[in-house]
Amino acid sequence: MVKQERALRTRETLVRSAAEMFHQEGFTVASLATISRRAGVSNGALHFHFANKAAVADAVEESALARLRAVASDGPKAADCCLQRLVDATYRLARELSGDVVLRAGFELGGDPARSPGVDLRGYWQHWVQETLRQAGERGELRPEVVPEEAATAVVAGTVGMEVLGTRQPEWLDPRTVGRFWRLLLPTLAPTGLLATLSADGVDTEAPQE
Amino acid sequence: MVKQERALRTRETLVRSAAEMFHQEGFTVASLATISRRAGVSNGALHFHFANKAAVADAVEESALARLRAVASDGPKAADCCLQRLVDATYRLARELSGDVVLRAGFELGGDPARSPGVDLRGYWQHWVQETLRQAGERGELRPEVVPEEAATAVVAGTVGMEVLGTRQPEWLDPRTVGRFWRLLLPTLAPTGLLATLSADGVDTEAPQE
Amino acid sequence: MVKQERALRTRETLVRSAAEMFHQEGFTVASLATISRRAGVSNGALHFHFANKAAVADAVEESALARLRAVASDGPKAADCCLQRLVDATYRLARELSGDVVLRAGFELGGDPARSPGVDLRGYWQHWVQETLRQAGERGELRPEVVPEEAATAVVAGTVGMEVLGTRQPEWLDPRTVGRFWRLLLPTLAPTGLLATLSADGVDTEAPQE
Amino acid sequence: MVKQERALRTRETLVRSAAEMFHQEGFTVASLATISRRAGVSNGALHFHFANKAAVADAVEESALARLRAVASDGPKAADCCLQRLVDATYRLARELSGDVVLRAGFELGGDPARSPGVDLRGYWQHWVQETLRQAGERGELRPEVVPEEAATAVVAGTVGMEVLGTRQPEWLDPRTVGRFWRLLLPTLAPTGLLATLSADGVDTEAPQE
DNA sequence: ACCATCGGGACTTCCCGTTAAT
DNA sequence: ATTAACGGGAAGTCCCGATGGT
Repeated sequence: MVKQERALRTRETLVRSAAEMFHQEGFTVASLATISRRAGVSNGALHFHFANKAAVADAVEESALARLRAVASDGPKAADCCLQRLVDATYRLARELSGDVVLRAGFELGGDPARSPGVDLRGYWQHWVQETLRQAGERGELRPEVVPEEAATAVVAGTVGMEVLGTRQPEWLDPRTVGRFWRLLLPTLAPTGLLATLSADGVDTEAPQE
Repeated sequence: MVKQERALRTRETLVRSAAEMFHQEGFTVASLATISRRAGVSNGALHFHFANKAAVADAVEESALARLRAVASDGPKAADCCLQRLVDATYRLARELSGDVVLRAGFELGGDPARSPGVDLRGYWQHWVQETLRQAGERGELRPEVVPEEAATAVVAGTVGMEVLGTRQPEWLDPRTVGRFWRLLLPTLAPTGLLATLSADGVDTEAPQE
Repeated sequence: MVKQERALRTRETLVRSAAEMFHQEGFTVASLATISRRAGVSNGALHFHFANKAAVADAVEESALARLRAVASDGPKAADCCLQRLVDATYRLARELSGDVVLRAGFELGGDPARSPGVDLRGYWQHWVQETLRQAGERGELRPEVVPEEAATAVVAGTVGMEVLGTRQPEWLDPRTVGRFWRLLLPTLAPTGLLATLSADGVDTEAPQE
Repeated sequence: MVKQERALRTRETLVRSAAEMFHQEGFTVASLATISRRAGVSNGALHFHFANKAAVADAVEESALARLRAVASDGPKAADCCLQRLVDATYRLARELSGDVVLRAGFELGGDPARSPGVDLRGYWQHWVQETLRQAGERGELRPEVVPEEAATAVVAGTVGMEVLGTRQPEWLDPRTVGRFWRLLLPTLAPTGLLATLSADGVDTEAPQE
């Protein structure tokens, strides 16, 4: 009832606070005491919502996955072209990584060896890029000599690189950085006819919704 | 400075052992006790060579930087073409990242928020790529519409992405992965004339020497 | 004082483990790491209960003193004769020294130059023997030419000697050893009339209770 | 030649210095640095004479054994009666334990669990007392009901007790303490006829010679 | 015979995660 | 639901023994 409302908000506050600390200090160094204090709740309250530290990180990762799903999913104004949707998604990803600590922390937690495998945002992203490019290939949106899986390799490597470098240097998540990347890659991917209709700068689409 | 013999070997053993643990468990979780035990020496021996844990990590990073310099530096059989040298260096980087734990750990340490800035291998790599591409541009090895700095962005993002993903999935550092990347990128970078003389699969060059 | 249950058990386990190690290796050589490991707890747990190594040894000595008090105190079936009570107490002392590591270690710690004076079990024993013999003298249980203080000297020397030699050679704490001692000493101490009523082999009394 | 003279004196100085430190701080705590410094020689010199710390302690024990032999051996003015010789030897033992740090340290080293068995002064003393009392028995110097081995038990226990207690409280090695002991024991040991000829206060004999 | 280098290992401090009692 | 008790474990300081050049 009403109490659940309150509890849910507390939980979200804790997740955000945890994400901030995980991002700033890393999973191991971040302390539950600091997380709960910054969330304005007590240590005991934290353990009411989460069994242990790992569960806190799991919650951050799950929350981040939901946001990544929103980034990957096409909004109502989605482009018809798969390739364009891929480009647009990378712009959204970069934007969200800049603005949303939870998504940031979710990606970082996935790479921390102190964490058990679990959710794996990068794997999800890789899978989605592969799928999207495969579909693009089926629909003839790729040059005939381009193998979709191989293209995915380059796209995933580039985007993950930007994500990682953007952790400490925000300019790597600037839309212009994304633009440079696509302007170099798109000509080799898209057939000459389609290329003219594509925008390497992205088509501004809906911000992802919860 | 008398007993350089054993001491130097001990130090190197410790650096390697530390690199292995930092890679497996991360800087914070890896314990000095485990590092020294696996190196076959005592806690006292470790602290004789390194003042504290940070100094151990510094030594790993410095050692990794030396190897990265060897990777970036052109061997005796270096190609004349800057672009080709860049391609070849990425192959060497991938190969060394696969085989050399110290280099691996050095890169990872740079991204750990628990560490103070320090050496920054990724920064060194980024700088070297930028410089090499700038030089390529001066020598007319880039298409006129390509801005060297912007090309560097994509190359660095892609290579760093492969490095990060390769941490847990070795296939990302496979030469074929590097090949896919360059086959997509080179056509947009190199002028048509030069393109025919370039090998996206790398020209086998000297392994880096200490 | 909330969680007395587990904490108290942990503390006792540590004291016993420490007593064993102190007995086996001596105060200085015994390491806190080994003590805590054998007690099945961590270094942190040990230092929660004891501030430092000296405090651990203090606890062993205090625990040993409590047992020595039980040895010296007369049980419900105590003999009326002071001299007989003294004899009986030495038998109990020998028996407890054989079976109880904590008492053993407590005595040994008192003689270790690495320890600050502190509890001093031997001093306590000496005092009790003196007091008991003085009382025996007052009650006419000693031959007139025997000075209680001087008799105490011999008794204390003999019992301490057995205690020390028994540390490595258990036969010195065998009841028969104690018997030999008293059979030589009692005739010179007790008046002829009382002597017939005394048992140099000890009157089996209650085992000491905590 | 002459150098050996010098070396021998250095060695003896080291043994004495070591005995002092072993007595004051115990074998483990005493440091070779302090021992050599107090002996006025360098750390290297110490290691020239003794391979390691254990060898230093061995030397102390051996030196102590030689002195104990002198204590036990009968001088030129030795009494004819075995029992009297035993009494006299305990007085000499007490005197030497008071005055000679090396003998003191030798006894203490034997009881230190950190030392490997080795020389064992107490065992030597026990053996000598047993042998002397056995001989006394053979020569009819003991009451018929006294079993020599059993008497030895009491004598050894008493003397070892005085030795141990005398470590920190010198009064235990005072001749009067020894006197109290024998005045209680001798009447039970010696036949009435012999008793009159014995002196419980000892017959002043030669001080032991090196 | 000397020092400095090298290495061994113990102690203790510190901070954290967890859980029980209130 | 909060606090404090409990326990886990790593870092770092310290000091020592041993040894190889000089």
